[in-house]
Amino acid sequence: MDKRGGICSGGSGSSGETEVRKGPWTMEEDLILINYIANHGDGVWNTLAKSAGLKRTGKSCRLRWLNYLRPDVRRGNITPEEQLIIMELHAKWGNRWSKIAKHLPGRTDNEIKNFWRTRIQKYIKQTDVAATATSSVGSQSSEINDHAASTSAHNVFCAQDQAMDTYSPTTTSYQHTNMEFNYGNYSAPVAPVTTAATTADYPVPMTVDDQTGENYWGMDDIWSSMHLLNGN
DNA sequence: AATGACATCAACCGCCTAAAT
DNA sequence: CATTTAGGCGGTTGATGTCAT
Repeated sequence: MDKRGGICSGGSGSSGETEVRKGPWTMEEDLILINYIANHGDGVWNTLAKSAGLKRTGKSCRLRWLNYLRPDVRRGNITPEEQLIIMELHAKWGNRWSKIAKHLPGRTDNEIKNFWRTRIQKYIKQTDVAATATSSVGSQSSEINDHAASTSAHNVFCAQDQAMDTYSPTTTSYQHTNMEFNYGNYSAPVAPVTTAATTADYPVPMTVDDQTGENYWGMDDIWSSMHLLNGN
C-alpha cells in the first residue's frame, strides 16, 4: 500500500543490488541529480540515474527534474492569465496536459493537471450541480473532463474568476516553494508560501526534519548546498 | 484540544509511441 | 519485419496540511 519511501528490488531481483528507491525525494538525491545534470546535461535517464549513483528509475529522475528541479520551473499560484489560457487550451485540446503546458512557460503538465483537477474541475462540478438544479438538461457525466464541459465552464469560470474564493493571487493556497533562479545567475528563492499564507506571509523555509532527516527542506536549502558543493 | 473532512500536490503506474537493434 | 528499450503522457494514489466542528 505504501508506494512511497521504500526500497524495492527491481526487475529481475536476482542480483539483489538493483534496489530501487521510491517515494519522496530526499535533499541528498535532489542535490545529486541537480549536480549531475548541471555537469553532464539531462537525457538518457536510465543511464543518468545509474551514473549519478541514484537508486531511482530513469523515469523517476526525469519526473523529478522536469516537475520540480528544473531551473526554469515556475512555482506559485497560477495567474488569472494562465487560468484563462488553461481553460481555452483545455477546451481546444482536452486533457493534453503536456501540450497545454508548452504554452505556459515554466509550468509543468503535472502542475496544470493538478490545478485543473483540484480547482477548475471542482468549480465546474459546483456550477454543473447548480445548472442541473435549474434546468432539466442533466449532466451527461459527473466526471467532467471533456471539451464541452470545459468550454461551457470557461465562460462561467472566467466570469466569476476574480471572485473565486479558492483562488487569490494574494492569498495563495499553493504549498510550493516559490523559486526563481538560473544556473548562471542564481537569485535567492522566494520563501515558501503555504496555505497558511493568509496568516503568515512567509513562513521559514522548510528544513530537514530532525527525526526523519527527509523531505523538509526548501529549495534555498538545496541551492545553498549546491553553492557549497560548487564552491561559490 | 481532538478529530474528521476536505484540498492540494508530489510521485507512481500503466499505456503508448518512437527509436534502436 | 519483429522485438526490445526508453521516453513521454495522462490517470491515479497516498501523504500531508488546513479548516471546520
